Amino acid sequence: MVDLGVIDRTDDRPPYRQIATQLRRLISTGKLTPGAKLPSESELIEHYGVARMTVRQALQELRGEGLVVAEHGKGVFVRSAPPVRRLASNRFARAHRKEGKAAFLVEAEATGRKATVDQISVTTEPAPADIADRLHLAEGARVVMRSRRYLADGVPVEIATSYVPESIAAGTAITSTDTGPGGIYARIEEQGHELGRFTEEVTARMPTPEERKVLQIGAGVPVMTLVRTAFDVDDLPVEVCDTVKVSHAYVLEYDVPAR
Amino acid sequence: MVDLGVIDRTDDRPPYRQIATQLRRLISTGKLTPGAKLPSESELIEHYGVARMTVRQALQELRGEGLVVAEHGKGVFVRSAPPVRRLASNRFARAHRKEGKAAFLVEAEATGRKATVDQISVTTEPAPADIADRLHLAEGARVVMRSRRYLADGVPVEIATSYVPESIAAGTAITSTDTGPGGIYARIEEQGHELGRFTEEVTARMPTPEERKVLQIGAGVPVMTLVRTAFDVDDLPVEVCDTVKVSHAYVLEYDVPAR
DNA sequence: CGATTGAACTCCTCTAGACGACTATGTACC
DNA sequence: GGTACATAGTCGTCTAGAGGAGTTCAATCG
Repeated sequence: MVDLGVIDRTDDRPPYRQIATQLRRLISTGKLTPGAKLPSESELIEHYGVARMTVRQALQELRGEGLVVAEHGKGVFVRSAPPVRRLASNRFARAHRKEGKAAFLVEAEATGRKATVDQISVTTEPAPADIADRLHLAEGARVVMRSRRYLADGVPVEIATSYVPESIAAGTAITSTDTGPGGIYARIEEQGHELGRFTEEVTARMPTPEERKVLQIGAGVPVMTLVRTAFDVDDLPVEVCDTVKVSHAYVLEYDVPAR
Repeated sequence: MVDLGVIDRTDDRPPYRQIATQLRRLISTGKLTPGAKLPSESELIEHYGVARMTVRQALQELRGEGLVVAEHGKGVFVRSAPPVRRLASNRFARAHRKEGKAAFLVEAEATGRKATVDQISVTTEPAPADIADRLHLAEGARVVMRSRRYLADGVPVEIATSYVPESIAAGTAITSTDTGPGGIYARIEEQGHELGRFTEEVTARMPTPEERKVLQIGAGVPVMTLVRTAFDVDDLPVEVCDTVKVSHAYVLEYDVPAR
C-alpha cells in the first residue's frame, strides 16, 4: 500500500481537505498511477482516525476535480488518461470530402483510433429560436435535425446535433441515417451550395446529468461545446452543428492569420 | 418563498437527487433568477422532511454544476451570469496594434467593459520543456516570462503567462512591467519579427485550488486553457502565451476557411 | 447619537451509526 | 464441470445530532 501522511489538528485547514491534499499529491507525484486503486474508505478511516463522512468528503473533492472515479462495489480509482484527440482547423478540407470520408473518421484515422458512431436519430422539426437565428431562417421554419454520438475506441467522446434547412436537405441522403460518402457536407455541396467557410464558437461548462449519462462521465468532468456554422460561397448559412465534447478528450487547434 | 415539490419515495431516484432536480428546475424556469437566494438548509429540511446531510448533498450537486454558490453565513444563491466576452479570431489584427492598443483592451472596449490588469510579474528564466519545444529553443534556453491577471469590471476572468525568447526580448520594454503602446506584439515587430500567424490550442479542465483562488471561482466551475503561439512571417515562433480563462466568461470565436 | 453586545440565522465541519446495492470470490451442490 | 449461493468488501445513501464560524440586525449601553 502507499504511505499516507497524518492529520495535523493544529493546521487551520480542515481534516478532509488535508486528506484530499495528501491523496492528490500521491497522484500528482506518480505514486498512484492512472488506473490504480486508492485505499478504500475503511482503510482511510482507520489510518486517519476520522469518521466515514470526513473521508468521503475528501474523496468527493478529488472526484470534483476529475482526478478519480468511484466504482460502486469495487473502489476508487485514479482516472486513466483518455485518448486525446487533436482537432486541427483544416479538418474540413475539401480534399477529404472528395475522398469520400467524413470528418470524424478522417481525424480518428489520423490518430490510429477506432472511431464509431451510434445513437443516430434523424427528425424534421421547427427550428429552435437560436438555430433559426444562425441559419437566417424565419422562426418556426423546419429543419432536418441529425443527432448522433461519437466514440473513440469504444469510449464516448462527443455528442453532436446538426441542423440543415429543410429546403436544402429535402430529398437527399441527409434525411437518411446513412448520409453516404463524404457525409452531410458532400450532400450539401451536391445541392449547389459550395462551402466557403465555417465559424466555430467554443466555450466550456459542466455537463447536465443527461449529458453525463450519454457521455459516461462522472460528476466533475467538464465538457466543451462547439457550435459550428457552415456557410456556402455566397455566405449563406447552410448548416449548424452543435457538439458537446468530453473536455479532456480533445484539444482544439486553430490557425489564425495575423492579417 | 418559491413553491417546492415533494419527494416521491416510490421513485427509484434517491431523495437528494429529486431535491436537486426540483431546485434545478426552479432555476432553469426562471422562478429563481440569478442572484436570488435559495431556501435555507433549515427550510429545505423542514419542507422535505429529510436529514440535514440529504439536503446538503442536493445543494452539493448544484454547486458541482456551477449553478449556485454558497456564501458562509448568508445563504446559497443562484450564480449570477458573469459578463461573457466573445473573443473573435481577428482580435490580433495589426490595425489595432498600429493604433497603440493591446489586444485585451481592444476586446474590452468593444463590449463596453472596464478592463484592468494586475498581478504583473516579469522574470527571466530557463524555458520549461514544453515552452522550449514550442519556441524551437534548446532545452534550458532563457526566456522572458510575463505573468498577469485580467479583470473585467473588477472580476477576475483570466490569468496569462507569456514566454518570449530572451534573444528577442532583451533590451526592450518586454522586460518592463509596462510594455508600452501596442503591447508585446508591437515590441516584437519592432525587433524585426513581423508577425505572420498564430496557432491556438484550446481545451478545458477543472481548475487547480490555486487557480480557484486567483480567479476567485468556487469548486465546480471549469476553466478553458488557450495556448497561443505567435509566428513571424518567416514562420519562426516568437512568443508563446499560456492563458487560463474562467470558462463561463468566454466564448471563443474562430473563422475557418473551407479551403 | 454612536458603538457595542447579543441573538438569530446562515453554511461548514465532524461524529457515529445504519441499511442498501454492487462486485468479487470461494464453496457447496448438482 | 458448471451453477447457485453465501460471504466479505466496496461505495451509495440516509439519519440524528453536535459545535464552529461568518453575517445580519436589533437592542442596549455609554
